[in-house]
Amino acid sequence: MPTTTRITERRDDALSRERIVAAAIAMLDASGEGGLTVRGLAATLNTGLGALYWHVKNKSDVLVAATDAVLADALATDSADLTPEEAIRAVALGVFDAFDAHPWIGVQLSRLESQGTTVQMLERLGQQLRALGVPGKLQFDAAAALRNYILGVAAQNAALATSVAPGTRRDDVLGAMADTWADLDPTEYPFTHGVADHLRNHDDRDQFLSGVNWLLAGITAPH
Amino acid sequence: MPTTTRITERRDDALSRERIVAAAIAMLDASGEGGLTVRGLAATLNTGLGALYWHVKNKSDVLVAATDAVLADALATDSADLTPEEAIRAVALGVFDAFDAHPWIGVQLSRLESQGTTVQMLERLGQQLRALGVPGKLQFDAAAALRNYILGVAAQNAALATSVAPGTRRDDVLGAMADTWADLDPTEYPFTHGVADHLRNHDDRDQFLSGVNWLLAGITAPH
DNA sequence: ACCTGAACACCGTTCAAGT
DNA sequence: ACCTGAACACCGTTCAAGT
Repeated sequence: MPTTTRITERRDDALSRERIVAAAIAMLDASGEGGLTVRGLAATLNTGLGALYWHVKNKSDVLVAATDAVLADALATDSADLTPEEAIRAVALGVFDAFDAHPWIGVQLSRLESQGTTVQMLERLGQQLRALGVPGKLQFDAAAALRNYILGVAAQNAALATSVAPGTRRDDVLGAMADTWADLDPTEYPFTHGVADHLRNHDDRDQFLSGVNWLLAGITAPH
Repeated sequence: MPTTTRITERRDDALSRERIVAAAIAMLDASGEGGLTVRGLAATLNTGLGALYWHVKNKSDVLVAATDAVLADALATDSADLTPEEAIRAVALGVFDAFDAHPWIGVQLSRLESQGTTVQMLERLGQQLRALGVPGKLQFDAAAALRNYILGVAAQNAALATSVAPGTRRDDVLGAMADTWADLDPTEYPFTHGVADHLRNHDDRDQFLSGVNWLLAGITAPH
């Protein structure tokens, strides 16, 4: 029963927690982890410093909310008509792509206070492992292994993007790293030296998926 | 042929890059990521701000050096008389334990500029995978999967330690989280709700090792 | 209830000046 | 060559004061 009072009406540009978080995500995407400052946020939103603190607890609060929003979005896919394996791969790739688009999440997840959205991920994975017939006692370990692998790879991958000047092409970064690997002493680093070319030509997404598949193979293998 | 000149003699307490990094590690261990400030470092070392910048490029330089030192230490184990599988597990557990002792590494590795020590880890893993007879084309993907899983889990694990007030007992953190999981709606979160007790009683190290073993099983399985 | 902006207590880094 | 400490340009957060 909505009553038409002035109080419930809102100007489109009224400051709100949602608008602050949305602006923060835009700033983080544009200029990375160090690009988000409270002052910059206030300037973008055409408001004062104190106004932000009325809607939001502190900067960390904004960061957690931004991370949750992006991750929740990545997990919001329908997996109704997929096999359990396909559904697990869909979750994994969803998170992987989200990290690719928002590299700043990586650092954030390594210090997440509210385990909020990662629980949703664990839930999705666990349900599919049940559907796969993984024995009860192993379900938790298996879901944790998958979740950790996914978050780990994604974070690792984001490190690459964050550690270089924003705007650097990913291929250039990998190319430079491959050069370094190729220059390593073949006696001391036979393996790394040997795979330098693979690094130059490999597909991150495919390599990521290989790990997921190996985990699934190990988990579902008779023991 | 050492000549006895005054120049090569050094007082034990002379400032040096090594002493700065060592002091930084001690501060990070004691009070976490936010506990390291350049001013605090100068105070601990009884010196001025500028003196530090003579030996060290900047704060990030110190952080990277500290991370490299700890990780190198964790990898400095002899694996001569181990099977390839055992050697891989040894590397994995070494890193896991290093993260446990120095939780601040987690955040650090998610933004590592110099891939320095992680290359050593990849090398160790890759050599063992060769010894296992993993086909050449898969060696790189397999080594990367193991490395990413290890770094990922360790980072994830460190997040737990970092996100709470330093000094909080790990069991208390897990207990509180288990309570949260148990309180989740069983209809919406059947899996997570159901494994709350497992979270309370599980062994992190064992669970970590399960993932390593599943990956190894998947990698070495005929395909 | 919501917003402003000055003020506070910190940062990392630089640099002229010392020895 | 190595060290000092004041100074600079930033931070995040608070808070009296406004509407």
